[in-house]
Amino acid sequence: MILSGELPAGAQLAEEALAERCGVSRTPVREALRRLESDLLVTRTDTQRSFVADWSIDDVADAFELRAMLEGKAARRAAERMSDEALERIRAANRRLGEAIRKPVPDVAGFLEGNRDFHAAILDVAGSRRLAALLATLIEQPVVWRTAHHYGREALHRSYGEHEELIAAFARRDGAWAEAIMTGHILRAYHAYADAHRGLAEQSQREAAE
Amino acid sequence: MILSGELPAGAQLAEEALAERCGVSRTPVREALRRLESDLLVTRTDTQRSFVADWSIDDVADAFELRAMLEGKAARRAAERMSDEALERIRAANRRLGEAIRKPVPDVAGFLEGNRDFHAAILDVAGSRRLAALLATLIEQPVVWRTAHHYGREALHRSYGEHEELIAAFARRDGAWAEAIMTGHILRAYHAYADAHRGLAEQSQREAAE
DNA sequence: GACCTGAGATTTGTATACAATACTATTTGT
DNA sequence: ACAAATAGTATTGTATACAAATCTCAGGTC
Repeated sequence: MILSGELPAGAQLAEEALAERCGVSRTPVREALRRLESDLLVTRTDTQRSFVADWSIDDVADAFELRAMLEGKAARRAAERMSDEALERIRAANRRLGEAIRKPVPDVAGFLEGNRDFHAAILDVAGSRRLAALLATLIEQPVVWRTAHHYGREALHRSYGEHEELIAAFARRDGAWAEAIMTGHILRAYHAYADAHRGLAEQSQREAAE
Repeated sequence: MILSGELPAGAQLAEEALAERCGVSRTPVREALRRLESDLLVTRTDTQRSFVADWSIDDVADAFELRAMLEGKAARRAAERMSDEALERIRAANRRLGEAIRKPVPDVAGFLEGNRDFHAAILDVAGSRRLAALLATLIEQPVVWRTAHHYGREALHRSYGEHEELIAAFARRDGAWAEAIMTGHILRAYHAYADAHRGLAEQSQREAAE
């Protein structure tokens, strides 16, 4: 509900109300809230009231910056540990991604799926449960999720191309190269988001002026 | 209980049993287990059974490596954002730490407290809730916690000295320097642990041979 | 008019009961 | 002797009740 925008930033999340809305009791709702809180999608006051977290543009920059560092690290480790089988899995994920964006109407859902598989496979090869756990809290974010839908065709193809370059780094087992590409890949995604966000903000400002 | 070793690695954590042991009902125990799981102190099987996580030396290395990266990043950000007041707070924390270790019998608890305040103050200045959240899952670990008790006097003084060097980097607002010192500081702590661990392992091996 | 106070409403914390699922060990069939 | 089936036990998932805390807002005080 938060990801889809159904629950706006700042909305209070009372356990009873959510329970009724979801048709379950408070117990599972409580557990879900705790998990969302650890993902920073939900914040709690000092008196334990829950609210949908308000993500300022600075928070988003913060998240992307950390994600760039951690995914870069994962790419380096993955390159150093890469097996031929794993490399083939990663290639396959990017092939699927490539097919999705070459359709007459780009298949954004297919792109997102291939993208997720691609990054998950790398994280898998990196072989650090802890790194995976840290990244898990950074990837399922409203912002990341909604960004791809604003991507134009050339942005999708640029992502695909960066993935291909990553694969080249993996094929050569070059950790430093892989880290550099991955860091740039994530930071480019951030700026794509920031630009789109600025554009949307200006647009809504113009609408308000009319 | 896990930190003190009262619950050994691999022990099953049944909610009912823990509840009785702690004199509460299953509900708060469940929440605690979920949190410990997200900190990787507890693992769950695919069928939701909880066990005390087994930390291999590789897992420990993994945790320290990530911690070194994240604390290094925090130090860099802190140096770039340092105010005079915050710098004084950090200096004060290290003064307390220094007093604790200069006593006739080093006050390890005092050292740990000063150390925690020192790192917390830096994280505070770094000003990234997200970075703080990620690091929180890495610092409260059985391993980190038990290591300081094996420190000799010179190891404690080396920590103090590295903190002083960090303060010098902060005073000059030199992010790159602060990051380098901090990364080294954490990695040195890791090797202190690894050496002690190796020593303990050999010792218990000798004892078994007798 | 600003600020405290307290009763009622709201919300969260905990205990407990029962249902659903997973595990263990014995039995049964081959 | 070994594997599959099964009954009984153990464990977790969910619902619900009540206690504790927090919040809201009307009414009073300075």
